[in-house]
Amino acid sequence: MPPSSPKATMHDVSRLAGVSKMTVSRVLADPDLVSESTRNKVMKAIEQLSYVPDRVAGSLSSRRTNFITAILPTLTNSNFADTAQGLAEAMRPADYQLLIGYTMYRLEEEERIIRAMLARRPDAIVVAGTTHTKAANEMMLRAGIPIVEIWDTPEHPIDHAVGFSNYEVGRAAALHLLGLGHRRIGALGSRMDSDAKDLRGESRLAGFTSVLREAGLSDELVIRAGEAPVSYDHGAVTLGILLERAPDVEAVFAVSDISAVGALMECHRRGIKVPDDLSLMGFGDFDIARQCVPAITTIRIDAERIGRKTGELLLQVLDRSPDTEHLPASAVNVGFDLVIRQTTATSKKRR
Amino acid sequence: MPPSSPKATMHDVSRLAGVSKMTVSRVLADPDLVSESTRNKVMKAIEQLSYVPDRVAGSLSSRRTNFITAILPTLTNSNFADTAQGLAEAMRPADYQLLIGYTMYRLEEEERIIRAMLARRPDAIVVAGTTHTKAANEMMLRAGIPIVEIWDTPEHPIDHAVGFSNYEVGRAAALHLLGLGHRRIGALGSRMDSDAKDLRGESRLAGFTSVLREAGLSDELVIRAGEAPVSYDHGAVTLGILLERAPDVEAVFAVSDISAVGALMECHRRGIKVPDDLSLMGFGDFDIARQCVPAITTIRIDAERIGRKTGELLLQVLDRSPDTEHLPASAVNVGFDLVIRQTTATSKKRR
DNA sequence: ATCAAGCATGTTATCGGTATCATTACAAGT
DNA sequence: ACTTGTAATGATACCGATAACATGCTTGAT
Repeated sequence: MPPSSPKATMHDVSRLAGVSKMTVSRVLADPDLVSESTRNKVMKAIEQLSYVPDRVAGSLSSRRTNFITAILPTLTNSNFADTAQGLAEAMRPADYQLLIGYTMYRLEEEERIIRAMLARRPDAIVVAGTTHTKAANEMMLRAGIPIVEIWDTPEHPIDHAVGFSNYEVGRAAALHLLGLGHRRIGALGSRMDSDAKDLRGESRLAGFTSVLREAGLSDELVIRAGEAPVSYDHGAVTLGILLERAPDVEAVFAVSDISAVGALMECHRRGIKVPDDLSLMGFGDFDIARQCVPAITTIRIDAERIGRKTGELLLQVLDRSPDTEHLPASAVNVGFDLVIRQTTATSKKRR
Repeated sequence: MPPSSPKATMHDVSRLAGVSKMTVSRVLADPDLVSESTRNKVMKAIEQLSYVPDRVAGSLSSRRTNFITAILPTLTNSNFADTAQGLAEAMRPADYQLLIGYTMYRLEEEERIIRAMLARRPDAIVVAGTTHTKAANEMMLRAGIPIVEIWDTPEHPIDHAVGFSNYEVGRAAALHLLGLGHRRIGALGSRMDSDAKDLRGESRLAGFTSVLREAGLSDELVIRAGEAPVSYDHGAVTLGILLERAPDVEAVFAVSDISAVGALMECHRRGIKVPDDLSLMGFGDFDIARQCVPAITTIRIDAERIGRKTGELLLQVLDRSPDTEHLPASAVNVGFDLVIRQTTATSKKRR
């Protein structure tokens, strides 16, 4: 560890510059309030002492930390990483710093993180998902700061929301496969009885199932196995389960492109031709879905945009001076797109 | 925004429990110091008031924030995300919170981030890379906190280091391709004359080139084009440039699997057979490299382990009581592995 | 009975800033 | 000349915790 010289404080700067602490503070916070000559003196003193302001003290005094807490399922999912980067990008001009936490798809972990984060007194909380533990909900409500739930459209939003309907995504997927003439249709998701569950993935499955039912089809081929987060392996394994249950399955929707890719590889291994023998689609529009051979049909959501929109929303909400009215809770739906590529095709039976 | 009830302070808790602030503080920080009966009283008061301690105030008072700054090129690279997650995982038991910043491969941005982060008074800094601006170097030196440079092996470490030699990675790649009998050997990297440059990628190219030279080969097929971070497109485009320059190229090393995948797809499109017509290898062992058809030969580094090792190192360094000697600066080399898959094969000319 | 040691708790003094109000000086309006 | 306004700066009082030291009370060894 390098040697530590005692750090200069604002007081040191003010003495060297021959002004009061308050003037130094003004030079840093709002230079226009200070005359040019004083400002120059202060700047020189700051330079000389290599003064770095202490935002910890500043935050305590001003009751604003400029921290934004972002709670995501995991960082190692490019979609969530995109959202985080989009959010950080949008907030940076206003000098906000992200406090990122990840839950590993566990609600208890989310609660733990929220509790820990609140002690840091963030100016706002962004949280992926709309389902939280009771305690988590209460803590966020009580925090008295803007809350933004992202990556889904909550029925009962805590405050603001930016996302899309996972349920509708599932419906769109099912409608696409039905529209191709398939009747034996399955889906691949993760288990819901474990600690780590993908609630948004489950919403997609629910929407998917609803369409199947409406079409008079059964939902027995909707497979739920393995823990979130899903993996290539998950796709391969669950496809195996599905094929055992229904060797004649014609079309499959995986709750994530990652699973879809794994399923596709499993098809390669088993000599199942995609899309001739089996239509396959995923969700997320991950890079790999586009690069696969054949390229995978998927549903695209603009993850980075969710982050950016959230950031823009927060800037509006946070910029308000304390006396103006609170901005009403808002819900932004960023939508999604069905991207038809090469892994889904018209049912042979129909041709 | 939900209504804000004025938050309870430690003082409120102490009054309700009929003890002093200090006792409340002790219950939270070191419960064993307090008798069971008092502890219970305090806990009940905390519960009743939904008290959430203010770590901003605590940090100011104790001069410890329990923040660790982590500076990475980007979050949207699964390798760096893995490192961040490994680091966070290792530090969590000790209740450290990561402050993540990303530089987009720009040194000036790194400097800006370091300056901003130091104002948050982190207890340590973790930074990817060993090359920094002069000002950044000085700031880190002066900060008086542990610094860990990761993802490379610095010649002149600021303090600690955890990584591997990118130069040696490049050499290993070149030796592998040479060992297969190839003589017309190229490489794909990014430009070094732009703001955003991948210095570690450049080290790999340098190591790669050094082997070519030693073998009496020229380095004219080492292509540098496009800005960091590289993309699938980058691989496709730079391979095009390379093929134009040398249609007879036999083997290619891409500084990233991402580029390698892009190059592989370009080969598909051009009808170039891999590895029969061209041997191709990448770096990073990204999931996609394994899942590709054919699976890509690559060099694996355990990114998550770099994060974990860094975390463990920091825990050691930070746990020392102030009076013990500083732990000497250390350098951990986590090494790398050559993973031979299906995109590299013996030169036909040699067969 | 005496006293040192130790446990449980309290008191006081910061930590390094910012909010708020006060003050000074000077220019402009009447 | 007298108020009034405004620009520039200063003085004071916190913000909500913890460090460090002080105190009172047991307890057990001698």
